[in-house]
Amino acid sequence: MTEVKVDPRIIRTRKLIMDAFMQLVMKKEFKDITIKDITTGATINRATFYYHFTDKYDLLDAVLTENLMTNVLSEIMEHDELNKETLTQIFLSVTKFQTDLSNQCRRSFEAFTSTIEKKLKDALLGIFSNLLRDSYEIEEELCHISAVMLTWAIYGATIDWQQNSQQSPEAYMELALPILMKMYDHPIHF
Amino acid sequence: MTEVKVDPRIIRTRKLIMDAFMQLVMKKEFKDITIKDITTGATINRATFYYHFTDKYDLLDAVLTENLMTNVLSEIMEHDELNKETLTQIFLSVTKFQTDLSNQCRRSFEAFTSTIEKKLKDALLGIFSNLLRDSYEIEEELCHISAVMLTWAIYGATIDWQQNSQQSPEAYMELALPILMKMYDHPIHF
DNA sequence: CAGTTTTTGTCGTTTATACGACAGATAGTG
DNA sequence: CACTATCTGTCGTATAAACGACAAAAACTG
Repeated sequence: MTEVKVDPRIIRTRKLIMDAFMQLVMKKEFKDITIKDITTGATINRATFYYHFTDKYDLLDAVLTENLMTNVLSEIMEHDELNKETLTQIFLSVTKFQTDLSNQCRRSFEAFTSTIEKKLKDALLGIFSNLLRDSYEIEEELCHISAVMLTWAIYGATIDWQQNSQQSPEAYMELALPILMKMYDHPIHF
Repeated sequence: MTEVKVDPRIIRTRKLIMDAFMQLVMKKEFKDITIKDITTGATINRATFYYHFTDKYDLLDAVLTENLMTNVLSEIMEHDELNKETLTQIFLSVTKFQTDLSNQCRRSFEAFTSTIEKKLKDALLGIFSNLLRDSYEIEEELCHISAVMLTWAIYGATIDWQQNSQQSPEAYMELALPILMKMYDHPIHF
């Protein structure tokens, strides 16, 4: 597929930087992590950092897409029909990802949420759009609006569960599911 | 102490090469390991190998002194008196090192023995010379000869135990010890 | 608030590594 | 034995990484 030959030095150094960053993020607060901390942990020169990333936010973005979120993103994307099971599994994938990462990076997780939200919503919008377009006879515009609101609704549910709910994600989903399903079950136009 | 600043790239690349080599040596026979095998495992360019080592024998030498033999060599060196216990512990250190490494590198160990023998004898000669010179009133020449023969005798014993003995190293040593001790217990000259 | 220290980006120069190519040496094959 | 393929060691060139220095920004301190 996309087999561009990348200089092995770049692969190694990027990995050194990312690994060092992930180590730091598990103990320190994101805002207290300096570039020097990262490059020291990676045993590379500080100037080299800027050869790979513009700043630590850029690095965070790369670490999320290339490491921390790869599993949850591929789990979200692997469904091929929009139904009960798909919605439930997506909800479970996202909530599990969030609780796991927040446990792993107790001090830094808060700083990640905004970037994570953006990436997850992108993924959700993408999969919902595709599934609606493929499986239902809906005009493009309606399809888009449904996907947008499904995305925000299910993502909002994961946040609410995380912050306000005492019950299991499965139990929470039993309440949310009927509402979500009504959002895309449009009568077919003639 | 000897704190010369070494370019971190050199440290990292040397480690990559050595680690890859140690991985290979655990499964393959030394003579069947090519430079390409090593550099592929280390994810470095083949030409870079020659920047660090002249050939795979040079690499083997470095891996032995800097990794595989560091423990046994420091165990040998840490004694400060020539007596029963010292000789026994040295014998046990060496035999344990040999059996462990030979189990770890079943196919390659045979190719290592000559280099290992050289290094171990150097260490043994060094420690025996020092201990004899410090603790006994012996002329330098006698001291040297005693150290040489002690070295060969105890090293030969480890090889014999390894190849021909069914008993425990401790039991073997009970027989060898009295002979070894006679080798340096010279009457003091007046 | 002023004064100090730390951190951030950036730059120029030096060094290490990547890469492809090469001839000679070794090994494998019919 | 000849033939082919693989491996070795070396070279020149391009790129990445190291290093020290710098000014500006940010954070800290009294």
